[in-house]
Amino acid sequence: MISKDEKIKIASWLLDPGRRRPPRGSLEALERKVKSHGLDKVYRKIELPLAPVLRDIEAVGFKVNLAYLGKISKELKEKINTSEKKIYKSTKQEFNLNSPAQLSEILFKKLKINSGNLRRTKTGLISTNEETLQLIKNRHPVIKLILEYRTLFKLKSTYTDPLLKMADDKGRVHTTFLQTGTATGRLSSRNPNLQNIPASGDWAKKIRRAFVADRGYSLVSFDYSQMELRILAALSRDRNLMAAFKNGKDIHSITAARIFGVPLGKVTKNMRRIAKTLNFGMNYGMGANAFSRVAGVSVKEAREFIKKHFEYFSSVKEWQEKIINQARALGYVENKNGRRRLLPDINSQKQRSRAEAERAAINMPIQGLNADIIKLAMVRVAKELKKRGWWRKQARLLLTIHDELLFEIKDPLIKKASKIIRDIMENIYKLDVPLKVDEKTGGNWGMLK
DNA sequence: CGCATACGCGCC
DNA sequence: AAACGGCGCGTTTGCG
Repeated sequence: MISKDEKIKIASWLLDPGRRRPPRGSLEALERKVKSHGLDKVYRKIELPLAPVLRDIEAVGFKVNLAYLGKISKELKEKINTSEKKIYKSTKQEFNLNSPAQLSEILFKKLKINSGNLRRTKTGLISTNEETLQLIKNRHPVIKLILEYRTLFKLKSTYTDPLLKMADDKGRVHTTFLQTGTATGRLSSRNPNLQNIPASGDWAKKIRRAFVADRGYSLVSFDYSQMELRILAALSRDRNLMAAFKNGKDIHSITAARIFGVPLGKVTKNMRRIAKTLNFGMNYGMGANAFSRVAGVSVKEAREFIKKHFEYFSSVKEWQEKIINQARALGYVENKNGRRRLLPDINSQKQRSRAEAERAAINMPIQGLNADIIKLAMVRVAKELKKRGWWRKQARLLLTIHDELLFEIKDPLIKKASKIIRDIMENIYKLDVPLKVDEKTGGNWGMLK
């Protein structure tokens, strides 16, 4: 079922998930240590039963429409060629467009585009990353062309072409899940990574349309709605955050109303957008500078927003401080189930390293509990579907993406299976905030409704 | 030649 | 002066 080596890997990882070092020690010794560190439940109830489930997902694979994917790849190739020519015409020189160093040289030395206040990379060149280019896109016509080129090239080199190569003879791609690769307890996916397939924008839709259900099946996705914020609400027991979820209200609009001091009905799209960024940033300790950049407000305004935000969610602030203090005292953080992450830099003399460790500290209990919950749901769903003889046949688990499960389900069974899956997901872990799952169905991954 | 970095960027 | 929680990967570049 699961090999000794795998058990050793998992046990070692649970004991120190932050570091990458080869597992050491006998299984017996490791398991004793797992137990004495309060990790036995995570080990036996989550990770060990999850391993065979992951192997089943990998073996099943995700069907890809190769003819269609080939068409997209060709289309991208043509667009990339045209884009390249336009850029060289604009810069009056050919260079390697995929080299940030060469691009930086062309933009800021040759074309002398004003570069005051722009970010530099650690090697001293002016950055050409998207955020920087967005700031200067009106300073020269070539900038927009480069942004467009980057998008197209990324899609072709990272997605369409590798996927075409990796599909098996049935047109299915088989990812590998790393169960012991992350510091927080999450899974990761590689060769190919199916957890970072483009999700938003026109091209993203196009690419996702290439991921299809087998004949007679449909894809059904189950998404935990606002999972991390719900977990934060439950862990911090913040009244305002909890109340928003218990009432089933739109959390970002409520936040906006509070911060801007307007009635719910007067919340504009922009107010909601800012509140959403604040809520999102709260989970990983976003500061005023980062917030000002992301939200497009001044640093001074950003500071005000963050202050107001934490005045409203004051228990969240208190909870975060408590976690950081615990981490300082113990040298590690742990989530509700005892999953832990060592934080050697939490008392570092270097302010930068210390701040990083503090942000990791407040995020890990949330991200790590999220991981536990979806893993538990996967194990239970697999068990339930096996009991009915549907597992890997009428109802196949294709993918897990942090707060989402994607299935391929035989059409006549969709209703019945979906109810089972959703009920398990929503009830697998009791928090003082309800867990909500959004469900979508369709013939391919780009057109789920 | 292979390998490690830097950079940039896709996802949650 | 930037950076902001967690990942994997393509390309470039420098090195042995």
